[in-house]
Amino acid sequence: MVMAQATSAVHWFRKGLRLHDNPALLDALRSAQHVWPVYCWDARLVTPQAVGVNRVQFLLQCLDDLDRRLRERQSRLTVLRGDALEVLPRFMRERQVSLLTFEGDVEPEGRARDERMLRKCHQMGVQVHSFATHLLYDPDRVIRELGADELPLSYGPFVARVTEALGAPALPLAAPPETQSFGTPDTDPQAYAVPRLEELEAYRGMTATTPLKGGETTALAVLGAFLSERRDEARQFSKPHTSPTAFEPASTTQLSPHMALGCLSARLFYYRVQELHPLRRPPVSLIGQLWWREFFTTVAYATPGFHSMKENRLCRQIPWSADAEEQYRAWEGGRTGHPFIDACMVQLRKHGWLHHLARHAVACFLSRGDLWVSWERGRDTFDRLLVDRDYALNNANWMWLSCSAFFHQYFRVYSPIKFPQRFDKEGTFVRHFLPVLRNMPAKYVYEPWKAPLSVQREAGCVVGRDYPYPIVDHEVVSKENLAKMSEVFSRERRPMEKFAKKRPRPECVE
DNA sequence: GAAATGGTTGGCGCA
DNA sequence: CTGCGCCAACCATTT
Repeated sequence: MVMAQATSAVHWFRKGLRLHDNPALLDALRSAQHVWPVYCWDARLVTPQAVGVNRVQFLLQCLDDLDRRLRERQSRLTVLRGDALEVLPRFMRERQVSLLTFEGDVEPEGRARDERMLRKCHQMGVQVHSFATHLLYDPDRVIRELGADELPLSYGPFVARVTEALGAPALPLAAPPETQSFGTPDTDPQAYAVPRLEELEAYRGMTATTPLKGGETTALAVLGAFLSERRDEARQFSKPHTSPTAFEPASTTQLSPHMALGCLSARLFYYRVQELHPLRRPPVSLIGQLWWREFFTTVAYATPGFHSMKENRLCRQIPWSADAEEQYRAWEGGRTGHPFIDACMVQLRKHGWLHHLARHAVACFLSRGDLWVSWERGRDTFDRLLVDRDYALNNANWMWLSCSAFFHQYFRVYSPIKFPQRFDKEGTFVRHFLPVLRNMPAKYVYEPWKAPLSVQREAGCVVGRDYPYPIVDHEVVSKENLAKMSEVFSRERRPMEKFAKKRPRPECVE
């Protein structure tokens, strides 16, 4: 069958904000003479309630960078304002576009939107080519090859079975060269420009405070620098041994926001890191981190209602406090009276980023460790404030830390005092993010309420006046909560039992 | 099917 | 500095 050559195509950017390793973009360029690179900006979805100002800035930087790189290729990014399902079909109709390409989304809302766009395109007679390039492997293919009922729910078997069934990930593709013709027809530069933060009505008066900078150019530079300047670290990388209290520089790559938005291709990361061999092995290695992303995203992809305790079949039902507004507010606002927890929450708000282990500590504290608040609330806070917000990773890790799924050793409780002391005896991290504790002696910096009043006065930080009293006594509540968890585990049905697997036994063949 | 094993990243007391 | 048992008996997977 001979396919009619599409003369005009739109490549629709959503995640996958990059030119390198972008098969959907290359497909548009191959199939059409005129290619519009398009991004849809829906002001109804980008509000301070849903997306913190730090992430908005990061996203806008990504779009600016894309636009810049496209202009180097005599093209540009066309930003359409409004609901993608309205504005994109209209745009395509007006310009007689006959092909739409994009990277298929992996999260539920994005998948539903893609599905609706696909139907609209069918009605309009527009071809759609979508590519599964957010992960190392196409999750549909992984699920098909392994079987939806056979998808391992633990990391090791997942990595082993995917590798065994699918082999090495596909090699990353190069970006279109600067000589590549996009043939993008002129569009009104004012109407379709990348928005500037200052012009967003909903964010009026807000200023981003994150040092993280978005965009493919930055992502590639950060990766390159980490792999060359911190080569030995990259080789030896073992996540549990990196420090949650390190900042400027952080003890990890901080590439997560770029991975979340696809400024950096997972496959490029995989093969660039692989070059460093010999390497430490998963799960703790750098590539091991990428496999966690692969694992959680694929499981989330295969699990309806993944983000909901009630609807997610993998999630344990735990009777979290019904009325915990005050506790939750104190946690979110960094006013728990536990300096490490509060400092982490300040860093989260300020930088839109926390070290993975710091996320563990605050997540454990909010949920099963101390405050007994549902992981869904903490998840919402992270969703809003994290620059690297990722549907699957955020939900999975909250379930992990709250012992709702994936992780079950509920007697392992993070201490808001002992845990940070392992990494930062002096309290440098806490002093930086909570300047009120700057002069507190190291002995009391994680538990200032224990300092004699004279010491508090000397340090210029009197607990109850300059810094809150602890809202809970960790020693007491963590024991009480452990007992509650013990009861849940013994009394409640195990999450999977509700859905006892009825896998037909293979019949004996005569 | 029962038992053993291992599980990215706790904390404590003890040797 | 390391390792072990305990906390209380977790889950997923393998044998």
